[in-house]
Amino acid sequence: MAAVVDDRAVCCGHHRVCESCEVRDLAVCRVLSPEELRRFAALARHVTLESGATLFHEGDPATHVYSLTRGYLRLCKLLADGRRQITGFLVPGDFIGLAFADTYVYSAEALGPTRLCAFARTAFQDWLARTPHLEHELLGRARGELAAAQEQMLLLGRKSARERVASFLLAFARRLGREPGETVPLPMTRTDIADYLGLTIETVSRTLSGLRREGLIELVGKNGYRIRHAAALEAVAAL
Amino acid sequence: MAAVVDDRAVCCGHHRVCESCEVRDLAVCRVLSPEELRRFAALARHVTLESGATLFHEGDPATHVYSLTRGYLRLCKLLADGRRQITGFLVPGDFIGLAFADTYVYSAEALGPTRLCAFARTAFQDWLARTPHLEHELLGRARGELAAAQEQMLLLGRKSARERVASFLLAFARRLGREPGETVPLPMTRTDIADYLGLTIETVSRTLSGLRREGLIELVGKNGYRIRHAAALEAVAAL
DNA sequence: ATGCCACATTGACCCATCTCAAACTTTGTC
DNA sequence: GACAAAGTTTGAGATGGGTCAATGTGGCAT
Repeated sequence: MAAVVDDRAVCCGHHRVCESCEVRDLAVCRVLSPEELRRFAALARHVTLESGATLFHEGDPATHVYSLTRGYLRLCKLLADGRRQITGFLVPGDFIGLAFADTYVYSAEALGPTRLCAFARTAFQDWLARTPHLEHELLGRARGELAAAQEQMLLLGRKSARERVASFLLAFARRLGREPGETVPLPMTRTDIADYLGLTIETVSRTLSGLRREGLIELVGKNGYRIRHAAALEAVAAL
Repeated sequence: MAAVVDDRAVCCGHHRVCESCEVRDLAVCRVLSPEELRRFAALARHVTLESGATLFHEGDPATHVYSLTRGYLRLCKLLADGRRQITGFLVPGDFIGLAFADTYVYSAEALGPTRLCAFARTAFQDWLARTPHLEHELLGRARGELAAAQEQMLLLGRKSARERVASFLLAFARRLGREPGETVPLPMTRTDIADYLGLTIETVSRTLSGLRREGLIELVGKNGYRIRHAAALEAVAAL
């Protein structure tokens, strides 16, 4: 369950090279020049997480920020009695560190085998101070995350279970860049979906079954789905 | 109900001077040097809103960003059938424009007589590109808003009505810098509180009455309250 | 192949909150 | 200072989604 800190990420090194990175055009580093990228990579450590492993815990001192290169993460907040709210799922290319300053405001857990680049927070902030276009990129991402957070508040505060599930299926497919009709992977469990949508696992299951029975979606195993009728699903989602 | 665009904000002018601004140490402009402030102020227009007036509508092209200098705003998102979610209340010193790019992602409405400084979004972004420490300030604010949004997701997704109301009373008092025991103004209606907490007006009213009956809070008219027993209220809030 | 285990589905019942309704209070207006 | 309008409180009954419980199922280790 532990995080494995890998070797240093070296550009032009023998092991892993930023130029051939899987998320080269998605991650924050996309705004760096080749020369900047080389120096930036010297700060990075590769981290590997096995399925279910915790990257960091809510409340712990925030020592690092991360860039997700492969796999999926869930961000969780807990109440004292164990109730859990998942505030977001991260996909490759996402940056982890926009929302917290001194301490992590959520826990981050791997939904499957996962790889990240880790940066010491202090070193990263020094870099930020000297690299305005990187800061600009982060502000743009923060903008997007804030807008998404507002949308999620609308969902959690005012939508019915059916609307929540439909909204989630549409948003997650779009997030992964899947066209309507393509199969969308569902790397999280029903429990994760429930804790993200403010529902119970039973309600999520019943609602998915209902949407399937009506022919709006198709369930591909337990870990995938296909949107059969996007327009109808959007109508259900009350967008 | 319309917004009144006032005269140009001139530093060293006859009308309103940034140096004597009520939110001099709270607003984003606090990071500007006196010389920068003078040039920055030349971009600003003062805007006055009467109670209930709409500053801008969700979905409209985002032409301006704002700094709130006096009064309170609510940020609203609407569903097609009229259901409303308030995603936040703004207090003096807050910046409006972190979450949106080309179009406003929520409507902004005045809770009472309100004053703002308005900046054309394009001009503001030009300034941002040339003023890294201003961008840094905005990123810091975005960080705080993101953390607050995550907290609100936990509230909306997992807390009971009682926990939501208690959390709100504590958070709003802290937001205004009020010590426990001081009277906190409540510039929004019960309907606003309900739409912020994902509840109905009746449930908010009943819950407030309950907390008052138990001696945890005191209601000061309809537009104010006092926290009588902060520790107990925190226990109720399930923080 | 088999059995196990975690996860998912389905059903029956219950309750926190919503809905509907009526009375009350405050604020502003003439 | 009386009325109207808007907002708030309180009560009684309805319900969407939660809780509890039982059954189904796919993946993996042996």
